[in-house]
Amino acid sequence: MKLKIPTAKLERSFYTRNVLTVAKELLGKILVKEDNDKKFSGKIVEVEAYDGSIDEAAHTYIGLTKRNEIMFGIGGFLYVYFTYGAHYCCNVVTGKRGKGTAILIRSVEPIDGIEAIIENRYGRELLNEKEKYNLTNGPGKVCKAFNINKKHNGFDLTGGYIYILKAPKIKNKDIMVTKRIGINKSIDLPWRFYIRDNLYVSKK
DNA sequence: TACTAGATCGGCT
DNA sequence: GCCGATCTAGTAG
Repeated sequence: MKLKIPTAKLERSFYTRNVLTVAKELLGKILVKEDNDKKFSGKIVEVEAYDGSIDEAAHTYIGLTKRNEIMFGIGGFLYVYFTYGAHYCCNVVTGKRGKGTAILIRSVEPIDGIEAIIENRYGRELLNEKEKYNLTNGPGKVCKAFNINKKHNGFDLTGGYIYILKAPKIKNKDIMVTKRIGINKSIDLPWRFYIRDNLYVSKK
């Protein structure tokens, strides 16, 4: 049986709202990237919010720099940064110009382009069932899987070949709220959100 | 299963 | 120079 997949892109007004509101509503939405001959898509199942006005862990906390200028722009753009000398991480900018808020996409559940995702991640066939759940359960893995890198920084999600599709809101009771992962500042902010019982989140 | 270290590079002090 | 919104392979238990 084929799942029915919605086709409308989220518009600017979705992204320009408060970062915590958008973070929760991004759960369940479909991230899509269309390459020349391939199409990648996946359901967003885990995110984290970052807000430079009060959050020391946010890249915008220090004020405007060359690296974070996209995150200081209007919502609906992609902020991609490189970290640990090895990995890219993919963020959705939110709010009005100058806010400095964004949402880190931590995990997705693959839908389209799974063969290419496997190739991007492992460069070989899957060895076991466990590897299937390991394809996109982490911010670095999502970027590797979808082949998202530096050149996608600043991309407009409302216009081009990377976009996010509308989908029904996840019910509040199915949204888990925890502290964020992998940071050393503002560690107590409960700004990580994920879909309850989903097998593709990075950590329960 | 749980912890540790190494990779590796760009941004910022 | 230092450190990071990470991942993987390795070792120990």
